[in-house]
Amino acid sequence: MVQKPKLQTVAKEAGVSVATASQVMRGAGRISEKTRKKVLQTAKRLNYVPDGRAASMRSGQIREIGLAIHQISNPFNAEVISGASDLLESEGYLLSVLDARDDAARQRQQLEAFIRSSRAGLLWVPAQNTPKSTYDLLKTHNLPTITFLRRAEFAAFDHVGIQNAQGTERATEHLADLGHRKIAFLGGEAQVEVREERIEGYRKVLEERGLGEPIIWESADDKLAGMEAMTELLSQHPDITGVVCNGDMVAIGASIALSKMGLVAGADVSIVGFDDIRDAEIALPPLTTMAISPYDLGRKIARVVLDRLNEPDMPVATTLVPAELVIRETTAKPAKRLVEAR
Amino acid sequence: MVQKPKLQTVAKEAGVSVATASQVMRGAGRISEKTRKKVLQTAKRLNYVPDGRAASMRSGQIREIGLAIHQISNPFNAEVISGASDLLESEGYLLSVLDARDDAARQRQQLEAFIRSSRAGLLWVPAQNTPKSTYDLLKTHNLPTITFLRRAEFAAFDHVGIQNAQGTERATEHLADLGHRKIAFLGGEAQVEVREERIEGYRKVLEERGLGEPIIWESADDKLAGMEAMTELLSQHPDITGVVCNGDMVAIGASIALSKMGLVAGADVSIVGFDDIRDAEIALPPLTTMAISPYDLGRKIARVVLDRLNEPDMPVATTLVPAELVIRETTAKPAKRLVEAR
DNA sequence: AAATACTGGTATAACGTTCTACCAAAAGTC
DNA sequence: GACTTTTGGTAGAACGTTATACCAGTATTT
Repeated sequence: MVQKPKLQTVAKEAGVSVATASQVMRGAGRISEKTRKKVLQTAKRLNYVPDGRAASMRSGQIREIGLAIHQISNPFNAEVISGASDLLESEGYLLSVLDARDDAARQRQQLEAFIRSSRAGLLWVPAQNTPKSTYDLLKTHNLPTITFLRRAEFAAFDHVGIQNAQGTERATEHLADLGHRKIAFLGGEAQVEVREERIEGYRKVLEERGLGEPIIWESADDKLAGMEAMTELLSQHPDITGVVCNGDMVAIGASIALSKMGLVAGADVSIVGFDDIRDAEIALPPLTTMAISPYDLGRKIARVVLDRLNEPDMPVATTLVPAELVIRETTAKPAKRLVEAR
Repeated sequence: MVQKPKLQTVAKEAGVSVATASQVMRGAGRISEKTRKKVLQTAKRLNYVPDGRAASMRSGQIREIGLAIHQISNPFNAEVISGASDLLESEGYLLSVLDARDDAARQRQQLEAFIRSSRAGLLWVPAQNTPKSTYDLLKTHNLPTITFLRRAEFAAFDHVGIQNAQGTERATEHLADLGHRKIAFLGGEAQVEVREERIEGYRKVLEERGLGEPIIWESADDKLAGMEAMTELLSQHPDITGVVCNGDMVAIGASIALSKMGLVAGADVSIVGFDDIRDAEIALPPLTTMAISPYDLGRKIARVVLDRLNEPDMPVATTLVPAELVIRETTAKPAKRLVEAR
């Protein structure tokens, strides 16, 4: 097995200087067509790939962007990654992804590793309870950072988010319009900003339409937790007919919980999700939800970080992408028997 | 905003030479406790993080491993990533992940980018139709590579796989033991090796027990495709009572397809999945499947790559992890009405 | 007291690129 | 034919670390 080829090898083999070879590889400088061909050919023949470390150290140009997110197995997040990675690759950047598990200590470790490995920029969903020192770290190292989904607590970064409050407002209105009078909010964990925003929209409609006190239930962001939470919620508040969920995973969990109790989402209790993950459409019954396109969100954050790299001195900005109501089969007019029972 | 601190800054600030500062940071050499403290403190104060590019160029030590997989949004794959990343981080490595989308051209681009960015090793699920040149690329650059799930076609790499044939053999036996006589195999795309292996186990049992000709149906590896394929399969072969699936996603899709047709998985047609993804347990009805722990698989591949880094000259090896039958509710004795109908 | 060993530290050359400055030869200009 | 300009190329420093070799003191041994 041969040694990994370096520019020197290529240059020697092609009978030119290292400087010339470098210029050919980068398409810079003035080089005759003849030597250009010669260098390019030998490079190809030797399977030469430049060492990005050396290149970026000298040039200051880094072609790699990091993305740190709390959970890549969440299908929504996975789609975001797809979108970001597509756009970045088309611009010649590599996107490398980290799974931070929503653990502040782990996240700190990983971000330090990112800094060590020199990424050009960072796409970041801050973990819950991220301490100020972590933000300072990023600031000190001038790492161009875009937060998304969750906003940075202590520092000013560019941000791409979702119109959360408007989303749940629309979702709650939808239930109210159908005639629901007892509507709960289910899912998410306390203190998380996204959830606060979503609750805000829900609360607003309850107040505007005089639908009584909010009923708010916590749950982790997965189906199993959603099932359990829904079961508890219904046992405590059996008169609920509509549920606005913090996310689709929870909503689908809630829908499964209903099935297990012999009820049907839509017919017996109406459920609205949020996100429109892939499973939403093929769930049984198909889930009514607030759709956001995670793929587009991914492209958006990629766009924003590239802009930031081009214009380091622009003031930081926030972009919010909308969520749209998609009506499927988990929402309908309140069931008569429940209404009459009251 | 200050400039990104380098070792020189730390050294000057602490009143020592760069060499000394470097030794302190690495815990190498002989340094008095006094200066050690001093350097460490100033490093912390300045938020100093070493530049891994420079360090790795000089030392040859890289603390970053790459993982390239065809689809990170697949929950099974996501769990694999979790496992690998946990183990690697505990050993001081960073795992950066790439989503190759099972596209050979894209994969080539990404692997070149990995080489450019200098990873210490590569955990890799080769895309379908990966050309020989891509394998050559990896060989030329001496990138220690572990394939998993799918085996390399043209080159000898360490490999971690699953006992696929034994798995489907067990699954098919389970159905046969329950009394099923017309069993189909559903899912996966032609030519994929994993699928071939799984079909092998299925075939074996059919032959051994004289259950007639195999019925094999293709499908992409997601729920939606699984639904469609199952619908077709049943319309062509209405007398099937048992289905062995290439994966859980397809199996769940198949189960949903049955529901849409007014049938129930288990009661009407028995279905066995493969993988035991998270959704398998909470599917309706809960899915009988061949369980493999993707998290453990992830730890395994991480272990193997670390071993390879420590012992570059060991002969390449293959490790196969077992799959175990988990009986839930999608398998039962064949429904009488179907049996009688025949 | 001379020889030896140890302690704590430093100077400097790498690593593989890119970039700036420079140069020799050919071509164009008057 | 003396000058400028253009063309095609090269030398060598720089990027931020680490590793090697070395050195000046001090402590220990004989």
